[in-house]
Amino acid sequence: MPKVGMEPIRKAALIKATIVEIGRVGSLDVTVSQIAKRAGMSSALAHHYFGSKEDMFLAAMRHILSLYGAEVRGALAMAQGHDGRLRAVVTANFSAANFRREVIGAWLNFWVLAQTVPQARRLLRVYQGRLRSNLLSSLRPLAGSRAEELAEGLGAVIDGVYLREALKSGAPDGKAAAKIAINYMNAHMKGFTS
Amino acid sequence: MPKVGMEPIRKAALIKATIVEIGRVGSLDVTVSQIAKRAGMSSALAHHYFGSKEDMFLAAMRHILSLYGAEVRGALAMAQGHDGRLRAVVTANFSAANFRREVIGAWLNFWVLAQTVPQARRLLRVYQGRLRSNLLSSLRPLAGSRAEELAEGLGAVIDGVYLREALKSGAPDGKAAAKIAINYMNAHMKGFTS
DNA sequence: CTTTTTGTTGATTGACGAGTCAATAAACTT
DNA sequence: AAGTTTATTGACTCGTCAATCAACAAAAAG
Repeated sequence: MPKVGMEPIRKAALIKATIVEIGRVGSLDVTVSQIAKRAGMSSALAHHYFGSKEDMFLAAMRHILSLYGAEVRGALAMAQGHDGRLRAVVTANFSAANFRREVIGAWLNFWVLAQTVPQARRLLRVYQGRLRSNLLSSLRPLAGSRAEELAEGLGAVIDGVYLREALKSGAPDGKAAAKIAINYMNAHMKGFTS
Repeated sequence: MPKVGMEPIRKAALIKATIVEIGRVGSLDVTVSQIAKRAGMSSALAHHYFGSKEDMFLAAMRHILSLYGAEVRGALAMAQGHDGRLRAVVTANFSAANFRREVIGAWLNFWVLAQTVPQARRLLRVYQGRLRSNLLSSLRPLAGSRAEELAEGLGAVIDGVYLREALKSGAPDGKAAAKIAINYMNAHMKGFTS
């Protein structure tokens, strides 16, 4: 009993299911059938809406990236001063929406996907670029010429904390994770104020 | 023309080939045939020496881990003072032997493997434990009660730098990579001396 | 010199999974 | 009402690949 206008609903369900399945299985070795089943449809329909499994993966990546972007923009909107903005960017990375088991698992696998699929690599570079420029715009007024290297270091800490969380079990603790990054920041910020 | 005593030679060739292939392809989706071919033998022989593909992966991980361990021990052996030992551990992580394209690619994929294969997870935990205790033994005399969080942060930077290198192209620059981690260290060490 | 052990591979099996297709049906269009 | 578009799936094709096996050869053991 086909209802018209299903496309966006189905696509959204598939994207969500893709992320959940990748997170659950812990690798990109998920079958289209698994994803489709979790999204409540046949694998044929999944292929109908997305041409290929790779397209599903890329759509899932874009979705996570856009969630991430929204979160950061939101945090930035209500932050005060360079120092506050910097802190906002860092904590947004570990907000409850982003720092979840499934999402962390998906991120890890997107890094692997980026090794093979050029489009995935580009998306990951977009993420890195955004993070970098967000950090830099607060760091430059705070640390001047050292801003570049600090942004690089802070970025590495953030990615590293994500990576390491993938090896842990149980519910991720965003607070604790953010603290590690904030710690890094503070150590470099001694003597500066906004 | 079977020569006796091939087992260790064949195994070593397979382990090396496994790492190279994982690095080259950029994922764990390498076939046993690919690996065997690169190691100069039939896939049947690969299965003969290692029971399964998973066993090959685990052997490759152990190999990388033991290279890594040797490198760190070597650097530690000729380091002076807590400060020097700390620096030695960090730079050993980015030594030419460890910080190579293939090895970096393999590492990334081992993180993924650890999501699925308990034994791989254990091995990665061994690595984390070693790194942690190496860092702590130098940090405790230098930073006292803050040692734990510093070790956590430094570990995250190191892993993060590896992860990020996987997205770059061209020959990895160990010097530049180490600098990021050393930078982190220095910022936290102000006011301390060995 | 025969038996066992070790090395080696081509061929095969068996499973699994991405992507296609034909068919069915409801909902819109004209 | 006839035709078109959208939704949906079961069945099927086709390829790939891990793992096994039978068979052969050389060395070592007895």
